[in-house]
Amino acid sequence: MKSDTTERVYDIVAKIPQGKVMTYKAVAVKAGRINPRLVGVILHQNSDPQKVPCHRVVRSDGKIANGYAFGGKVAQLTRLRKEGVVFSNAGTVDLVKSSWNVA
DNA sequence: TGTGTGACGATCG
DNA sequence: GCGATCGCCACAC
Repeated sequence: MKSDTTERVYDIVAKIPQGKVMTYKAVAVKAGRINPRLVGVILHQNSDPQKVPCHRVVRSDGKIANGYAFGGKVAQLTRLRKEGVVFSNAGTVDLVKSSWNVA
């Protein structure tokens, strides 16, 4: 039962290019002014993990999601860094340089 | 159909 | 400045 809101969330996240990350808040707002929580829930229930790089979605603090650690937050951090994402500190994404804004 | 949950954010203390 | 609690809406059971 994919509502328009959920579908929009997937579309937004799927449009995040490599080397860039997006905050839950930003996605929530662009998805239709929903709550950032819903983004986490929706991504958790995502039906297309291949099209929805949840690891590119971080918290407003730039930190990696808590429950998504599919192998450890460090693993996500390493994967993101490999894509070109810049980090301010270990486990923290530099949103100033890697924040992505939907065109 | 209704209740509970949930990968966060913001505000209160 | 840090910790804890509330709120928000969609999805699963």
